[in-house]
Amino acid sequence: MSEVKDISTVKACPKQFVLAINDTLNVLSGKWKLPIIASLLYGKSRFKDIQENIEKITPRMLSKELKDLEMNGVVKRTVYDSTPILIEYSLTKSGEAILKVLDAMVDWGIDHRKNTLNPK
Amino acid sequence: MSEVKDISTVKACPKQFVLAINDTLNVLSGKWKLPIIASLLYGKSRFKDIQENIEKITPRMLSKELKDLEMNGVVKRTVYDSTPILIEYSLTKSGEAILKVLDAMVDWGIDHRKNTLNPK
DNA sequence: AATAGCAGTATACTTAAGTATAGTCGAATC
DNA sequence: GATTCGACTATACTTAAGTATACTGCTATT
Repeated sequence: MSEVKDISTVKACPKQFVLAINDTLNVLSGKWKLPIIASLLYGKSRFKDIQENIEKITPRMLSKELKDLEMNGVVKRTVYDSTPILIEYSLTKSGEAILKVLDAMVDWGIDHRKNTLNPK
Repeated sequence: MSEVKDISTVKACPKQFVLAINDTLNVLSGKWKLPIIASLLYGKSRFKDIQENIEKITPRMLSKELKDLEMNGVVKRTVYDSTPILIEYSLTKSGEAILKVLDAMVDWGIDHRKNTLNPK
């Protein structure tokens, strides 16, 4: 029925774009990454805090995902060597910037529900 | 280090936003959904075409994912009952609109690589 | 009549993702 | 000195996602 409007935008899709999208999906997919990021959007916090914030996450999963996000440059782990030592997690600049992507997702998701319930 | 700039934006995060994001992630996650959507962004096409377009996808996976995307209102399956019958897949309006999300992902992914390689 | 193309389905299997439960180690509090 | 807290780790397990290989039913071509 309808053609794609701007086929040129689509064709201009070199490898780096695909890479970029995959990087983004990597940071967002899975059961716990989004809740963790969302929790950190409210500010830096400690392992225990995040764990309490996210119902049902096990420490194993939280630990694994935090490491993963850290390795991906989305989360920063800071050790304050007070006694007892204090460890805090926070989002990096990149981590915070992912809000833009989330906004686009919210927009699409809401529009999509509208379209799907009342399709023209 | 840095606080979240606009905490009010973050706090204004009701259930429907979370739902919307999840809907979006559902449509994009997994190994094959994005390649399939990308393939259909170039225009409607047939099972065989998509299969040839996407290296290594098995018909089982393609079939499963197409059904999934169809159920989610992202892909449309049209049967032309010529002889022999011809079946074509295309993106719905919503399916095409997901380009906006992909754009946001490309932007983030590219910025993120810059930030991660040269962090300030 | 035999072979090939299209649009898949069926069955069995492997790998990846996530869960459950318990334990560690060094302070710190009772 | 025994128990608790914070920040995890270890081991074993289950469930979900993806793969491999073969097959079906229909039409069309040789």
